[in-house]
Amino acid sequence: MPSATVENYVKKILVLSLETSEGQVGMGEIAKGLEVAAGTATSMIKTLEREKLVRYKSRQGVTLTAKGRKLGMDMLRRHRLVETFLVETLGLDWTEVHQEAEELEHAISDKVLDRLDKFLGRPEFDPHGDPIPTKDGKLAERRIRNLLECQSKQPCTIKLLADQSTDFLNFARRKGLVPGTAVEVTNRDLISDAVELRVGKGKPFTLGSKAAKKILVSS
Amino acid sequence: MPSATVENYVKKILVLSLETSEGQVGMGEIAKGLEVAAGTATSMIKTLEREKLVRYKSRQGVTLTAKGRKLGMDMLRRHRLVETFLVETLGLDWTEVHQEAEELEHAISDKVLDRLDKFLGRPEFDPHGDPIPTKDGKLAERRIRNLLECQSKQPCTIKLLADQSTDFLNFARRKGLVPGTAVEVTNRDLISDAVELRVGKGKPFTLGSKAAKKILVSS
DNA sequence: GATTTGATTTTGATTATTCAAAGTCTCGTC
DNA sequence: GACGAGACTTTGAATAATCAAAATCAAATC
Repeated sequence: MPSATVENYVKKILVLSLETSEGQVGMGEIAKGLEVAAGTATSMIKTLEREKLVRYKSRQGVTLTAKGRKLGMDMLRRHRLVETFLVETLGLDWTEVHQEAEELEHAISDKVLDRLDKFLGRPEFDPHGDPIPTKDGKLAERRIRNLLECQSKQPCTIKLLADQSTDFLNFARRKGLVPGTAVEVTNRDLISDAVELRVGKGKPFTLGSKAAKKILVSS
Repeated sequence: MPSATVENYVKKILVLSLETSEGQVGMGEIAKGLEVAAGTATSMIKTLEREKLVRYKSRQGVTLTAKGRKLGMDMLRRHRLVETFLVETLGLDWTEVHQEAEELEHAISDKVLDRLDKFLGRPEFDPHGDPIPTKDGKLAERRIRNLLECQSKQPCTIKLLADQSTDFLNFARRKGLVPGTAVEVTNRDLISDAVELRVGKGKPFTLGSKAAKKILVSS
């Protein structure tokens, strides 16, 4: 059994590698992402390599092996299912479930996870709008654009917010910009660097491009 | 924050001390209960003592301090609430939830625990019939068992039904198995997975283990 | 080509938990 | 009161994960 620490490293490497094209992740990113000293990450990566979870080129970076990707996807699945449970069933706020899930994901057995999945109705997306990997490690495609890229007059649904800071999340909630909500870009003015949009059937308002870029939607 | 290991030691000491009158627990019991070498228990107990969780007399035994008792009750509460959730909500079998809860109890935050408690309807007993400590560390006195755990020929009284589904309640009422009724287990056959019992002065009949374990009694 | 900078790796130490095996104590028996 | 058995404690060592600080390397700059 991999330790919780190993699971965390692998999950972090997976998430970071999904953000790059080649799938290679630098030591620095890992250390920063997990809030450990640089040397700690280096030595830990070597044990991951011994376990055949990653390939490691000194001073270049790390890529996941098939085994590592499988474990990473499994952890991501756990994490996102637990978050879904915490929000949907226990009614916690979606802005605060990340830390909770961070602990619980390591403690839950496959059996309980599967029951939980069933209980929740096999959800495909978590409360942040991120796709939940399937049991065999496949991550749903997300044809997702940000609000700046949207055609105007096209109805779409908020899928996720690309900034998890409390400030931004609070702002988004105040405006009703939460995952699942239907929105429509009513006007696009690329010169003034802003979009005008309507949330549900409410009154249209204007959003700066910086914020608009962080709000990801699907149509 | 106490580590999961510390929590396990304290919980074990609490449970063992509840079974004795003086509340003092020997080193051997602890080591055996936690499946560690004797020396390990001794050295761990010393760190618990440093944390003021236990009082320790060399070669005599260990008693919990108020602080230790509080922590122990908290862990017992976590454990039993999680077990209740696993059985009631996710439908796991009560014979298999102990191990699951053993992990989860350390990973769950106070906040999530409280939501879970509320979600479950603030239950007083876990699926084994053991009382769930209250938030302020009080343990109900009644020792309640289910019919499967009952000695045969021992008269007892139905205290509560651990399954509130309409189907089960209807079944129970049809059989006269309602709280307050006197029953007696006339025969126990663990191999055939059933118990034979008599309600009041009626004719004995056989009850499957699944139903029997949902009927909680006190003697 | 030499130098500086920043990232990465190595080194040496620390903490928590564990074990096996050797040492010590206590208690009942003679 | 001595003895032996069994319980308990001590000792020395191992593992996993971490840090700080020193050493090393790669790439950009001069």
